[in-house]
Amino acid sequence: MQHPQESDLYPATGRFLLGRGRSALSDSQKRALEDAVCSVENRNHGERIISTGEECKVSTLLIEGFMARTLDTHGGRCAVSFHVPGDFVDLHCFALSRLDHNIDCVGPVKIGFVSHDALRDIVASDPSMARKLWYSTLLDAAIHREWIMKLEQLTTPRRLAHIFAEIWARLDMVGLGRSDGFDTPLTQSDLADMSGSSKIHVNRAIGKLRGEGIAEFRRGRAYVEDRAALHRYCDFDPGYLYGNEHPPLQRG
Amino acid sequence: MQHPQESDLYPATGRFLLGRGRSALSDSQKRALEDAVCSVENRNHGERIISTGEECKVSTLLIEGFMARTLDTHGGRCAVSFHVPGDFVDLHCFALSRLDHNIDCVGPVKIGFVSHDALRDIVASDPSMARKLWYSTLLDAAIHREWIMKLEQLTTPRRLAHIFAEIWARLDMVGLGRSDGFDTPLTQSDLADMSGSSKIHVNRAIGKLRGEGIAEFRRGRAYVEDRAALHRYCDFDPGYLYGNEHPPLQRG
DNA sequence: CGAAAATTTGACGACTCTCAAGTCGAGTGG
DNA sequence: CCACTCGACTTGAGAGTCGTCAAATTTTCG
Repeated sequence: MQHPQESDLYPATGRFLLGRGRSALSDSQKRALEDAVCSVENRNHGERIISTGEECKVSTLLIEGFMARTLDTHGGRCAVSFHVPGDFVDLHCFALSRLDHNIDCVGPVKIGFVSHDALRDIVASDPSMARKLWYSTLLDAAIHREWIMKLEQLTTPRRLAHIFAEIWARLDMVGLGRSDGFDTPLTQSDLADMSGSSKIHVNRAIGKLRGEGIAEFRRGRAYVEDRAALHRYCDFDPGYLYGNEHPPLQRG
Repeated sequence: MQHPQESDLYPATGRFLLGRGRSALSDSQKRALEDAVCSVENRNHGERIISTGEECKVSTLLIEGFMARTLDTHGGRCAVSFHVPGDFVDLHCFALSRLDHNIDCVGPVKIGFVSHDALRDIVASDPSMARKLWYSTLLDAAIHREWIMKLEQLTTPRRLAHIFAEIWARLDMVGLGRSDGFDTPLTQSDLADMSGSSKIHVNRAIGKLRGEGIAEFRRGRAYVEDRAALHRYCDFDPGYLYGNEHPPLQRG
């Protein structure tokens, strides 16, 4: 399930929508998108690609590594989403012009920039491609909604379990998950920013997950013995990710 | 600032994007959208317009009244967004096909349905209108992000203050705010679903807001003496709403 | 090795949940 | 008009979750 042919043919965009209907893109659409990438760059941990309020004329496709969407607050840091390879991270600003948040690197990343002029050409000449791009931004919105649910309903240990389950599922979709977990550069401090808890409480929550055999997290590596148990623990249903294998959504 | 001419000329869609760049729509675009509304209906409190997982061929524009986006959870109810007149509530499903959430009425509402076939025609013939529709769905995403921030960073009293500030600001944009507050059919129980707190805690938090002179909330009516104080109390910056008066976003 | 970052532990207080009980308001039938 | 009823709202008490201050330990990396 590694789709090596996609990454070879489309080195920058081969993971875009992978696991989520990428196969519905025609070869010419894939080619048009790949050709729209005007530069590929490497960035380091902690670098900010776009800042709140900035006008932008290019959008960023995450090729390798991880990024986070953050909001500035007078208090501390605040992460509102997390991104894996294949995500068109700030396609939002194509329609919004300026962003209401920052885009930060988590660990070293490789990113591709796509100019909005090129996107305008694609969208104007291919309404179906416009729908696909629109769709990909709405996936972010769906993930936002699930995060809201998670924050409203779950305690910190279960929030962390949910974060693990989601990242693992999303990495699986683009062929980067392990069979027994996944690898990220996330620290406990990052998890605190993502779960709305203090670093210290996150540390204890991770200990609890380990103690209960739900998940083990050490130095960015997550290990899970019983995936179904992890999902049960945090009421995780991957339907909201709109992956190929989970068409219907129903829970109760 | 009531824009009576818009509501007269476009009874169903006159509030769409009002206060957020509606003036950038041409008369023919406004007319095309208004003509795309194939039926207008009244619904009652608590009715569910769309359920999780349902395939949909029409989208819903909220003309009068209020609606909420909710997720099913095994525990209790969970609201992930709240909508005011002018919102194209489930335009998301035009690009997503099926929704990951429910759309529920809060109080009596008047809604207009727009078929996806009609939307496809509009989008295909007018790329700039496609951008505007896309834009309106991304506003929802921006609001989702702010809710995530709110849930991660604020205590229950401040979350409620933030909810009040947001609803008031959004009602102002479409000409429905009062000078000293706003009116909704929201109950304390609804606020609990929106803030991720228990009904009982919400009740106490409302009491605290009243005691501190931040806001008064009784039977769906909110009264605020000092709007700036309300905003300070919950770190509210309307920039994320992308309203006409707040182009730049910057906080710290 | 030494400095900086990440992780861990303990203690205490604040925030929030749940169970339980009681009050208030609008609408209904007598 | 009044008793009744249902939902919304209010209040009290005890327990669990979580934040903060402080300090110790481990890991990473130059």
